[in-house]
Amino acid sequence: MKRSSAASKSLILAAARERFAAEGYERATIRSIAADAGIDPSMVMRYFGNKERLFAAACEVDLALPEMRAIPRDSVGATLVEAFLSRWEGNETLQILLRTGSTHPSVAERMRSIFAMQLVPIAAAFSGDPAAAEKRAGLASSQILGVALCRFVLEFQPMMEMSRQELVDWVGPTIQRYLVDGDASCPPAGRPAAATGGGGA
Amino acid sequence: MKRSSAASKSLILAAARERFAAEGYERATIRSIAADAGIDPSMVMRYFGNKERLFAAACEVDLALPEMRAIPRDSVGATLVEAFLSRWEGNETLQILLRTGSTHPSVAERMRSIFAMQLVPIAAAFSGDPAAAEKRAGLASSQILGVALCRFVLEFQPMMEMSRQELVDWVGPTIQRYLVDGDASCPPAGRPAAATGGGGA
DNA sequence: GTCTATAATTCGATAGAC
DNA sequence: GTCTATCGAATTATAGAC
Repeated sequence: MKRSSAASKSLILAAARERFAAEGYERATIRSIAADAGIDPSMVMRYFGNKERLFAAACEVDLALPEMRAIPRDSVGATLVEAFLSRWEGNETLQILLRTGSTHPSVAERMRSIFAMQLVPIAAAFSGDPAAAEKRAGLASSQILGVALCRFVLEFQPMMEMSRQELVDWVGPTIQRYLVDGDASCPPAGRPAAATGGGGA
Repeated sequence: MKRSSAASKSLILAAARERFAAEGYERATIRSIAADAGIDPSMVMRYFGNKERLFAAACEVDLALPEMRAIPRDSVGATLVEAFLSRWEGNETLQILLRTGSTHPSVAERMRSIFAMQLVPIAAAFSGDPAAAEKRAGLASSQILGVALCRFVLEFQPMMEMSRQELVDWVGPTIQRYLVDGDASCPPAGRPAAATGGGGA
């Protein structure tokens, strides 16, 4: 059968995204991707040159979040969690990044830049201290990526079963504290957390 | 040169742990591991049978946390963060799990059971509702694993530069809220906490 | 544009000499 | 116990016919 060049490329890309998201870089073979797409493996090479470039093309998706400047200060956390969760579902790209970032240094680099670009400005705008914006963004990233890892990759049952709203309710406040409120604004802040070992009874 | 059987096995295991932790399962080849250990690749097969069994042996480490029954209720979060962080440093096993869990289903399973076994009882003991213990443990796992991912695997600069104490101060309260306090004890979900801004909404 | 055939590597695994 | 040599399978990648 004959297809247009563009149609074949699109089929290959879709299959590649699925395989990379499900199996990571090494286990997703060009042969299996081609088979999924119903196309000869050599076509994959023809269109994308080599596996690395196919992978790059499969990752190349706009991951920008909706404009965040206008959110009320108090709902930054909940809004962000909601935004990220809706991004994750129905978009395999972030799953690819998460599953391959552990072994592919360039993917890790891309992940760093994505989260820095999206969260540092928010932390700088809402929190008092712009000096700690990167630190705050890093902490927020850790919680968001951790949720994604447990829910979509490692498949922790409780994390999979929670509704989106439930997740927003639980981790929204965490992100809120990391990005806008002080680190001493939440629970046990009166007491220096340093007292792990010796603290009062 | 001749070594004792035990010495060779030990050398191989150390090299395997390093490679698996740094490159994941597929990229860490038996050949490279053997080269690191200064031993012939065939010896690896002789001692461990196949790559999968070598991998299993490299992961087989006791990851139990120190006894947690006696911690004061208010320092559960800080104590746990401190305990996990000190576990991560100087112990490649958890890095291996994190880097291979994304592509190795059996590793993901082991990770699930480790975190469930260690955190569910704590959540059940300290939080009011034992029904939500698994959920709470899942949330705590997500934050702890997220920190580990960003700090040790993806190498987010801000997360690498933070001291252990700083991390305890920041994420301790998060774990505390997930595991022992109610979900509405921090800034309540959905509604402003009374602190920061102009009311309502 | 599509496919067949095959080159070129790489890796896990085995057999056997020393 | 250790190493050499090598097999067999899988994979990326290329060349060329239709």
